[in-house]
Amino acid sequence: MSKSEETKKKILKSAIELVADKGYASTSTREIAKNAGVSEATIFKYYKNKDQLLKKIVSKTINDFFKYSLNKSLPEVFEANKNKSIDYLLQELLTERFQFFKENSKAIQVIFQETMVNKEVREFFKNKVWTKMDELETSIIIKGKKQGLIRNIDNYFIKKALFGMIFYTVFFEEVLELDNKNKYNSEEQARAILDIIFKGIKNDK
Amino acid sequence: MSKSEETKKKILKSAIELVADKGYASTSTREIAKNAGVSEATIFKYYKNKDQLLKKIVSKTINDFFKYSLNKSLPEVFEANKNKSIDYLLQELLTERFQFFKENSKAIQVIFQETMVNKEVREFFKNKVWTKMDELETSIIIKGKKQGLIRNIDNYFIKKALFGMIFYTVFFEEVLELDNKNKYNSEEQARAILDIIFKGIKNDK
Amino acid sequence: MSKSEETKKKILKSAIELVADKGYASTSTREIAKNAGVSEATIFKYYKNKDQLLKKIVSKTINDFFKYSLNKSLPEVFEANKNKSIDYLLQELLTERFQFFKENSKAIQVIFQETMVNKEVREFFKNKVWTKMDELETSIIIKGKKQGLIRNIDNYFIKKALFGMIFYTVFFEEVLELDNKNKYNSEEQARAILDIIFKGIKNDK
Amino acid sequence: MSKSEETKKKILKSAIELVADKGYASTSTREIAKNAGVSEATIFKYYKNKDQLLKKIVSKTINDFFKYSLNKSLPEVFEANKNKSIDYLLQELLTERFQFFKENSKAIQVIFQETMVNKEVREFFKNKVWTKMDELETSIIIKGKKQGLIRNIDNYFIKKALFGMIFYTVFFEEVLELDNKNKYNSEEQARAILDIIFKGIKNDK
DNA sequence: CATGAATGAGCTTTCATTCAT
DNA sequence: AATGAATGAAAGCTCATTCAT
Repeated sequence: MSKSEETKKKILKSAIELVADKGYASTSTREIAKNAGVSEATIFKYYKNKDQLLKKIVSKTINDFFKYSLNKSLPEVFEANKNKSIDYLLQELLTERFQFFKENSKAIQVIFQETMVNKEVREFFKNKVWTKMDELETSIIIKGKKQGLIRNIDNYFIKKALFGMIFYTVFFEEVLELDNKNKYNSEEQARAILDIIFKGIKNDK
Repeated sequence: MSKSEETKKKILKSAIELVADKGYASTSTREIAKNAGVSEATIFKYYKNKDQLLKKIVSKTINDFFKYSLNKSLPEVFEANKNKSIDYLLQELLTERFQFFKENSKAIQVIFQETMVNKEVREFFKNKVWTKMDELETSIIIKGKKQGLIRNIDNYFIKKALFGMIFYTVFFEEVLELDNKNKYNSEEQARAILDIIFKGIKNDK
Repeated sequence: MSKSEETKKKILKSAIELVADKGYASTSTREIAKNAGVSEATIFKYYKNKDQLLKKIVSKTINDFFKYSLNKSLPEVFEANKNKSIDYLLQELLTERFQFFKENSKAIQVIFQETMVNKEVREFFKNKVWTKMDELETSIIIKGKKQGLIRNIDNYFIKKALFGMIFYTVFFEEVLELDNKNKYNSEEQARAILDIIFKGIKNDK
Repeated sequence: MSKSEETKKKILKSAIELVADKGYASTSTREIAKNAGVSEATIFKYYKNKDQLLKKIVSKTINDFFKYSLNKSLPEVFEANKNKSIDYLLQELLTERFQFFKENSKAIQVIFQETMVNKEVREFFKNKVWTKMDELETSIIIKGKKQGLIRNIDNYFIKKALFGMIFYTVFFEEVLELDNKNKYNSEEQARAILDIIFKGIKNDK
């Protein structure tokens, strides 16, 4: 890695750390610079302005997330898992996500924060992330219904159950460090959650 | 209401609106004053400093929440609902909460935001709110288990299912205005959620 | 005069002094503030930004100039001086201008400077000031030609002779303080200049 | 020309262009470098600091001017033009100057600007340029008076008439691009101006 | 009771400049 | 011969806060 790239990375890392902790607006470029071990001027050599630095955090994280998890088209996913059951598919999906969130917990925090207070980030999140996640989830649910595995509840609530547990985990455990952080690993978390939800939504007949 | 009190309220309301939209750190006292129709100096007549204004938003909302929902001691609650079933109890509880969140959505947003970036608020939230909510939930679950209604899953996951759905609703629907906002009223939401979760956690025998 | 207005004036005065001496771009708001005996923040209470402060200097000076000298419509001027000779008219005009330039020499310097380096000021000067001055001059010359007093030379050169001397005086004497500053008063200057030019352009027949 | 010299020239040219347009203080070394197609560091290889770059622009232009026009000592000039009339001499002189100004309009603009805002340049201009020009003009006028060609007016006004027209032309036509730029060539300009002034100052007897 | 006027401290950003390569 | 990388210093500007009225 070139010296340039290293410096750029140092800055980004420093920014993520501080912003995750104190919020974007309350983190000064001075602090970011100091924390990164570079001068303030250097930050602006690499990032046009403070906003671009934030955007980089957001977009990079989301890109990584896509690369990691969401980037395959739905037909591909289904094709690849043709003879796997729906719950296996969901299990894989959830585990993957938990894993990613754990590994990128600081950057995820930043995205959470800014989604709440920054219009641009909010729109980006809605249009780029949410839409795609929603689509994937929905299509799995529909599949499950077609196979007669899921009973007739508004998809809306099923998604709520799934997403809710994911986001609860992220927000309360990773962000606020409230709960039983690390009591279970990603795979166990996914399994336990699905155990409840599947029972809750499955067709009894 | 005295003129003083009115002014004070105007300021608080103005602050909640703006802070919910743009975040505490990005909202200037100048804007708050303008939006409230008072001078900047007036704000500082009523609130020692900007931080106190934030604290007031947080503490007032949480107090309201307690008054509204969490303020009875657990034995009282159980005594009062002695001959009601557990799911009725939870249904009531959830409905109440959804209702409160809907009515105080802006202030709740502020609490969410600041819980993420402000150490003091975070501690306050952990110690005052979370603990109490957790306690209540836990004791209900324990009760349910004793009555043989709930199967043997780590309480942790059951709470996750419950809180997750609440959280999801607040964050995604009220804060981000993403989803089917207002498709269902608070009571319907509560019922549908519990329908899934209860099936998911109930003892089958 | 209210305290506000006094402060505002102090700032403007301080700015004119410093900018005339060192140029707009090289004069910091810090210096202007210090020189005015106020804090930097106060400057920005009264002027949205540094540019607005410059604009105020320019527009105020030009407005004063118009009030002082150019604001009457041409027919008015001619009507009021119906039975005065052309050279008397020009003599009045020039004297007036010299006088104004002497009294506002610092602000005029600022306008000169910025006309050279600032697109906006340049356009403003072209459209608002130059056009009007040119119009007046031209119409006087035309009048003189009609009366058979001025020989047949391209107006362009006559204006050049007139403007040139004015300009020279301002630039070299007031701005650069080069020459015989104050050797002659405004009226004497005007008379001597016209003495030369009139001889130079008059019809000999 | 060596590569070094070429680079140095590129930088100077780039600086003149930009500074003429926006002023010295508002032109950054970054822009100059970019416009010249070199790195910022390279500028400082060739010019100790930004100020030296400005000084080079000023001194080079003035040197060129001297080489072009003012460098012969007065006796030389007169000796060389012994049997030419005064007005022929002035005509030559003016034409020469207009020509030079047209050809070096950008650099001349820089000198104008900086003469107004930069003490050092101002002194340089006063002592090196102005004095010499003034001397030449004065001696020609004196000669004219001795020959009985020029009537008894304070030299000061005669010079004002001459210089005024020159500077008007430079400032308003070259710098501000206001007027009939290029309607007349240098020689025609000189002739027309002298036509007026000579009539204006000549001895009538 | 409310505010107009003022400000010190701090922010983001740009600048001219240095230096190792 | 030229530059990529870095920076201290200073710029314009905003902020929360004070205080006399």
